[in-house]
Amino acid sequence: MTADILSIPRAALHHQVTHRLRQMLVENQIAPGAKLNERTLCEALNISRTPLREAIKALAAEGLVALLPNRGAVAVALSEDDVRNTFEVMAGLESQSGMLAAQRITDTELNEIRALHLEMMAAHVRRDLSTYYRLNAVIHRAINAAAKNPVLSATYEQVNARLQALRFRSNQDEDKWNQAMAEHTQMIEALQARDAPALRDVLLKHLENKRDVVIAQLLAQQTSTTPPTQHTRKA
Amino acid sequence: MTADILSIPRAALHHQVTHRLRQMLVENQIAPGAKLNERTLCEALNISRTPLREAIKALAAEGLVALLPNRGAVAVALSEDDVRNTFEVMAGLESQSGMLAAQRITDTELNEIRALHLEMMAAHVRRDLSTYYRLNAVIHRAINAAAKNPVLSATYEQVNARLQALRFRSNQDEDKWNQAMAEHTQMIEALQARDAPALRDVLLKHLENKRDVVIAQLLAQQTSTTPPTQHTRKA
DNA sequence: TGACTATTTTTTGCATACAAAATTCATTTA
DNA sequence: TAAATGAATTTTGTATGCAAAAAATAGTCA
Repeated sequence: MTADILSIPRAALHHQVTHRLRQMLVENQIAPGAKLNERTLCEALNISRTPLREAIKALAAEGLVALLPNRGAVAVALSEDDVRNTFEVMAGLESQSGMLAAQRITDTELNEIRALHLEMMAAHVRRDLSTYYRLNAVIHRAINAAAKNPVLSATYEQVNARLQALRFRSNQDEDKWNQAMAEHTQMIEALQARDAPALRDVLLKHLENKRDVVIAQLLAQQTSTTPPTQHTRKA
Repeated sequence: MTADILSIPRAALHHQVTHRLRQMLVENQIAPGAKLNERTLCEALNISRTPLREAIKALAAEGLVALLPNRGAVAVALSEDDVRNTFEVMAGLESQSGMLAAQRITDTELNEIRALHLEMMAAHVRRDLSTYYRLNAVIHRAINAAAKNPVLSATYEQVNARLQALRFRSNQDEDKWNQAMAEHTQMIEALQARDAPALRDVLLKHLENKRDVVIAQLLAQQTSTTPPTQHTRKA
């Protein structure tokens, strides 16, 4: 038998395209509400329409794009109610994830999270928002991983992705930021104590604050973009 | 302006196919692990490969099929761990849904659920398993709807669909069935009292029992299908 | 016989072709 | 001017074609 692990079979085109488009959507390179023109995207990604359309169907199932009959796809634009509803789903997933993580986290995992937490504190002190955001995401993903449930993690990521496009990288309100840091410290404490209800509660509180920030930014974005009076659109 | 709401534009082919395939998967007409042959399905559904492949990609994003590189798609076959993990996700969604439903249910909605509950009791007394299952699903969907969160309902349905294929229509264990009925009665009581934690708790208990039944059936199915020792013994 | 290899056949993945629907745009008309 | 009409164009939805990979089959040789 010859060595056969030397060629890494590059992922299928539709997978690459799905990944790339998802990235463009959550990073807001494709704005909410924007149309996904097949011709344009095909030329930009240098592929044919078949894998592109397959990717779009997958992203529609993930809730990142909406399909309009005979009119293609658009990046989903969440209303305020959509955002509130989505955060309620996140709350259910986050509390479950937190409860399980507190019960199942290993000392090694906890140590790594503590280290990341200290790094994030440094970023906070430096007012290095970019690093802060990155470490914040890494920490939340690490807590999720500690729950040892890949199905839960995947569901969490999928629902969370829909909100990512709304997370504008605007400067945080000083008080809100301090508050978030305090909550993160409480998370570490709850994890160390393996106190599942405590971790759940602080995660939920943290999520509520994040929701309020997202909604405030969403409303600010809307009023600055659309005229005050909204003329009716025909069906 | 001409009247333009007279023609109901029949859903796109790929939507129809997605719906039909999803149905075949959750109803176990396509068995877990079974290969989805494109040619066969195209002939069976009388369509070309393009909408079929788009549907398969959507179902893969929903977690109902798995894509094998250069080898097409198979209906997902959940391991025992997969089932446990999926039920943990369901627990997070169900408790959130229950909490919200208890807070938001209207008298009208509650009355309808009480009526359905009585019908289900009748099916139980008659040992009419088919009607029982149908009403059971309707009731759970109604409780979900009372939470007034379409995003939560959709997420719940999507995760639940992965488990549906495992719900074999075998005769219920008598004690388990009585137990399930008792839990349903408790749900009604909790809903009437608008007691959110109580509803959450009984829903979680109900879900645990369902999980145990599903896992027992999964293991029974596995041992009856595959020999205990894996090596071939044809002499 | 049984394991290995070469060859055919099937199946998948992507590109392209074609038809229908929607959009655009120029033109007409009040 | 503004609305309305109707081609021309674009865009989407589906079918088909083609190449590469996988699977099945046949053949070879120990």
